[in-house]
Amino acid sequence: MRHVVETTPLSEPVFFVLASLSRAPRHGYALMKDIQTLSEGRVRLSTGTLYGVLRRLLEDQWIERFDTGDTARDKQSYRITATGSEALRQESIRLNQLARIALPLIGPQEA
Amino acid sequence: MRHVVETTPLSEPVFFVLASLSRAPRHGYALMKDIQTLSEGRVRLSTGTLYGVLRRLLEDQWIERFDTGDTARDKQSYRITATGSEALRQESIRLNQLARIALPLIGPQEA
DNA sequence: CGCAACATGTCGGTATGCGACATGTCGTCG
DNA sequence: CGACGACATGTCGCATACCGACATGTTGCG
Repeated sequence: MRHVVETTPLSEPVFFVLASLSRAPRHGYALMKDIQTLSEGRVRLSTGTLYGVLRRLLEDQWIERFDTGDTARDKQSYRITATGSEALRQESIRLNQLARIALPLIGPQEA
Repeated sequence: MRHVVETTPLSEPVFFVLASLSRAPRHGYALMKDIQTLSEGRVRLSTGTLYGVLRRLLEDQWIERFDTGDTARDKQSYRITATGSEALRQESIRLNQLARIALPLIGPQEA
């Protein structure tokens, strides 16, 4: 019997952290910046939110720390794990379901 | 200058309640059933969640009670308001943004 | 008669978002 | 040199929300 992955919706902060790390590994501050860009300015995480999310994602091993051999700043970074990628993939499916459900409700206008 | 609508993400329960009422007015129990159908079995709201959501939506006037002249059962129902519709429309836009962001991250497979 | 589905609600534990606060470094401009 | 803004990481506490468990009553059917 198939083990269906626990699919509680991801919060917006969690989604964006995973999405950003899925593009490239980054440290916390860089995440804040990239998420602003990625969301076209809509989402700005406070540090309270960000570091709380990072702690939980580390605990669940959806992301991991790693050491870029880089100079000084930017040495410690976070990277998404296979588990995290899978969660993001599941979320993407859910998001598409919701978008599909929502579309007909908003009338014809809106691209 | 434009007053940009406060656009905190809707939770999944809130989204589905609005989406369901957007198709037709319903009472609480009918909502639970319709949301199961609408979500293709994925979402099952507990009564604790449902009635909490309904109370808040009423307070914010995103939905309202009204009396169908109907017989006995099913008289009291909830109906979405213009404010609620607008919120749902905003959410739909957000959802499409997220879906668009998530899609390229999950690889080519997946319809 | 009894049971399942219908129908509505409360309560409490737990988690989370997030603003405010705290701390320190680096680079640059006057 | 001094100061300031961006870089960088974190904690604390409040408010809110989800949701399982519990409580209650009704309707219809076998």
